Amino acid sequence: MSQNATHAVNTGRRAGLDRADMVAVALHLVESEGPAALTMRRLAAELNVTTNTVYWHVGSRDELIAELIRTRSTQMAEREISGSTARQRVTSAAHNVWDSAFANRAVTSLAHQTGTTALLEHPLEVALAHEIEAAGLTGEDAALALRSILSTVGGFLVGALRDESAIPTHLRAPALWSMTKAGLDPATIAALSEPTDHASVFVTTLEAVVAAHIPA
Amino acid sequence: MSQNATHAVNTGRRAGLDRADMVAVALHLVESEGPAALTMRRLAAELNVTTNTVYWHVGSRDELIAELIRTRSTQMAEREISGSTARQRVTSAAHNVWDSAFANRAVTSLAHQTGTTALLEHPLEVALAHEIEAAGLTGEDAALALRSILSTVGGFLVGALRDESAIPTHLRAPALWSMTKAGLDPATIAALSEPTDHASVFVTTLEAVVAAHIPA
DNA sequence: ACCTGAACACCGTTCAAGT
DNA sequence: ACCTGAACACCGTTCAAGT
Repeated sequence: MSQNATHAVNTGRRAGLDRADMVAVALHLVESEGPAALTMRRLAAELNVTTNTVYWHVGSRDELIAELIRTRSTQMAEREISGSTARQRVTSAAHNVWDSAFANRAVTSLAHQTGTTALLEHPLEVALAHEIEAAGLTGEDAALALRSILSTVGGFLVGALRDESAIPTHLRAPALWSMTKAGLDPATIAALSEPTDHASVFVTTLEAVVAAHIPA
Repeated sequence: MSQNATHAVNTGRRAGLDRADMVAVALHLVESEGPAALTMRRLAAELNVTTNTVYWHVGSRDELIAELIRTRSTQMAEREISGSTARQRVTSAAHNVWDSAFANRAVTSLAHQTGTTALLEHPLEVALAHEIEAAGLTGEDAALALRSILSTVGGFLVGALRDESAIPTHLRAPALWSMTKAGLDPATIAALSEPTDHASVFVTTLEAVVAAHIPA
């Protein structure tokens, strides 16, 4: 956006933009207008260049997204882990994955869509792996615990980050349950007809999964 | 596909197709060539009609997909639940969700992409809810148990159904871990550098989650 | 009621050409 | 080395028109 003195001023046809500028603007686009706003044409327009200029610098849409995810990944890396017991610290590290996904909703959704979730969360997964080892697990045991916890986090993130407003009311879970006449207790139907508080169900579930893997 | 005697033969411009025919061909398209193959133009070509004919019958792509998911949903409904204890039967019902998702990979992926997962799995979720009630839970407790278990299943499905072949090798989890130099035990790195056996991690995790909710 | 032809407003990507 | 103009092969969707 800012065209300062350190940049070569627009001489002739040179735009004075590099790969990093494109990634930065792409990131801004995703965060301000959602993953769907990131098209090559839209990005080019935002940069005041032709689509092909974007291609020349970043190669393809997939490469652009990978670079964008890598950038955000390193920015997300630093989070503190609290707690004194092993279980508390593992739980805290797992919560960091959850929290940073929420703090970066749009980018996380983009990563889910493009299969780059592992890339985005890797630094936080490494931190979680460290706590799992500190709890006394290594090798296959540590891998099992890590994968079990990460899939649990991922499952709740899918539900919690989904844009429900994009789905017609009658196709959402509460509507489906309120129409269900299958001999279930009315109190159960009533509870399931309310929107889910993903965060609180997550906390309960994470506790059970951590306890199953990390010795007390 | 088969144009039999019960159908009105192609008189003039009438194609003799109805909404159900379109959904059936769309389903076949998704299962044989994947969710991405389901475009309105491709479907029209498959039916030997114009795109607009498809629109006239189904309304829009979203409506077509909702109808397709509903169709498969009722077909997926019938699965047996085994086990004698409450925990075994709840686990069995949860496994049915997992198994039928695998038996319908392409449709399940399409549902994930379009936010219609709840619609697709609803009959199997009802069956799971029944087992949870049979275990003695109702109301909020039953809802919590159901959501906790379903999110767990969902988390593993996202990982297990993802088409890894569409992701460059160097962006997949094993490659990321094999490049990680972060003071972790070499045995842990080695274990994480291998592809995940989602099914076995799932079984372990499900056991922990079920045990946390369903009394023994 | 059911279907077509033509168009609108988009996509990602590539090619030949300019400076 | 860096950038443009034009094009290819797609999308979902809509409109006016035909029978």
